[in-house]
Amino acid sequence: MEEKDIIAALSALAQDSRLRVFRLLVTAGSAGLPAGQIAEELAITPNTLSFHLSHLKNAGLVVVRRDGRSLIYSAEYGRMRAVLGYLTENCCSRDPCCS
Amino acid sequence: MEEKDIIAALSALAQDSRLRVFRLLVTAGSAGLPAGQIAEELAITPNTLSFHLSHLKNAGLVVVRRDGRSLIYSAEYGRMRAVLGYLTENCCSRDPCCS
DNA sequence: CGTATAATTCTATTATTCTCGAAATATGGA
DNA sequence: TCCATATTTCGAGAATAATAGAATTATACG
Repeated sequence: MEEKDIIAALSALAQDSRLRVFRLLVTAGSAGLPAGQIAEELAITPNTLSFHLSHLKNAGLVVVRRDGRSLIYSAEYGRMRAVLGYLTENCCSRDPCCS
Repeated sequence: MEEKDIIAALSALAQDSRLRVFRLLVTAGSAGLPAGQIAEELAITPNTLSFHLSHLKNAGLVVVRRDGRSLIYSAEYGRMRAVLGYLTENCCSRDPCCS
């Protein structure tokens, strides 16, 4: 995982709406949620949500599959773990810390 | 740690110069580094660096102390750990993951 | 095929962030 | 006190991000 991927993931999560979307998807588990339901639960207009989802998708933090007319988004836990791994390794000291 | 603090920390780190500054400070340990030396090592103009350092400071990720004419910045590991803790707890599934 | 539903892409507007030159503040030493 | 050093704050310009209305694509079903 390169630094630019880390920055992409961090900026994807460093925004109120997107962090809430991601947290919601985390609670939804691997079943995921259709875009419309995310929009409704979080009171975000569909086009704005779509903008945020594409950010999360580009950062590799969510994946999407189609089910009929719905697009189901779900959290990509592996990616998130990789980001946390990077931060733990590179941003958390060789002093007495973080283990 | 509240969500707005997490967002502050994430956006502080979600920027190339600031991530490099923070990583440099992490390697410097508790001794820290004076602003001028950070600017020199990373080839960032002093005023721009100051802008970035204040971001990191507002996010609680670095602290500063004065030593003569120099201001010594150092990484706040505890804060970083708290951020990682939050992300692990809230953004990392109750599925088989992240442990 | 025609219509309805689900979501995205397009376009424009506003807001925020980044960068850097210039000016200001704080400290130390002659 | 006067000057040099270290760093920050101010002010302005350029770049990037967020929001939402309108138009478009994709699927389902009568």
